[in-house]
Amino acid sequence: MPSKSTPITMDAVYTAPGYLFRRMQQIAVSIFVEECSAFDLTPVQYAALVAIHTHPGIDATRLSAVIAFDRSTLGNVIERLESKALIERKPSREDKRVKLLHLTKAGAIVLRDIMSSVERAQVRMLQPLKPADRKTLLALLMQLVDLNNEASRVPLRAEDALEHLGKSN
Amino acid sequence: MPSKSTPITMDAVYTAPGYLFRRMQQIAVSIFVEECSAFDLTPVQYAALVAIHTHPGIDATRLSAVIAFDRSTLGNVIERLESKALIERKPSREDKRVKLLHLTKAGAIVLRDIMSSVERAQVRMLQPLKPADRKTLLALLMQLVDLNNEASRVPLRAEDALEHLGKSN
DNA sequence: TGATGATTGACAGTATACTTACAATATGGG
DNA sequence: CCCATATTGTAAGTATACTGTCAATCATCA
Repeated sequence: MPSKSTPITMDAVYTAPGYLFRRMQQIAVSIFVEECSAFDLTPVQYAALVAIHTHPGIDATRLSAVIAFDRSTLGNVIERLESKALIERKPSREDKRVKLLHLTKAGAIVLRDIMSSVERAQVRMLQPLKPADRKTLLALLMQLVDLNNEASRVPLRAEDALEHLGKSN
Repeated sequence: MPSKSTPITMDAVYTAPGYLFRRMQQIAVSIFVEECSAFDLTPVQYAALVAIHTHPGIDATRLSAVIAFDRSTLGNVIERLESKALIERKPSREDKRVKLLHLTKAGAIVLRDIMSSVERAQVRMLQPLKPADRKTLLALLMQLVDLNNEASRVPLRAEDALEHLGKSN
């Protein structure tokens, strides 16, 4: 008769989805930083640049919803991007609390130039798998992230980005 | 004739594997912490406890290889586990540089009791997928993490854990 | 209008996750 | 045996990633 409780071994860790997601995140960041070393941008800083490019004049709170990134941490990210002169922060006339975010010329150039490196990094992450498996994994991941959106502390709110347009138009 | 470069949109972020791995890591940690809130343990602290349980008397450097965790960061993790009296750190007699790690009684009890909560968390992470898809995703993830092992800055070296046994035997 | 409650950015605190550097100690070759 | 080299734990520095809290400001409704 088998015992009721599983023995505690490293396999309990190695085969757990949580461990695998942590490992893949480590690996993904490592590959990204390596491929993009010439630009001195982290994955999050890159995502922020893309979002500000797509939604010029967005504020920090909405930006955090658009890239599913904590509002507090984002403050530091914005600071670093500003100190690198890739973005600008201007106070809003309509709402004295908010600071509007825009890419600088330098920011737009960096974003344009980094794209091919980012693409290379994304390809490398899945490279070891067979092409069909890459597609399967990506599809399942997109599905899972979407269905688990509310489970994270900072759910993605892509539509939030459009709100700042409605104000003045 | 279509333009050569892809336009920069948020979709370039949302469909990138790097972004999806980051999101899943956020979600996985969030679920883990929620399910295990009664134990006040983070995923990494849990993994460290399991490894020390499996390899009593392991040292910090080998532990970092076994859970694929940076040696420097691990110092802080060990400190926190020690201050919670879940592990002990004793100097080795054979090598004055090394500090050997052991679970305390309290650590062993916490580890035994947290297992069912951890299991529940792992199940919840994949819950939204159909059972067959869960299996597929897990299999592909294990494959990818294994094949990408060397791409991360701190590759997993599971076999390193056995070395400390060979010394005294 | 005027009080109430929500939003915004900022700050402090905790915990990963990495980098480089360093002193103490071990180890192996000449 | 001695010296170059490697290992170990630690520390400082940077960057996520979250938790709170707070003051300033805004928006709403009695």
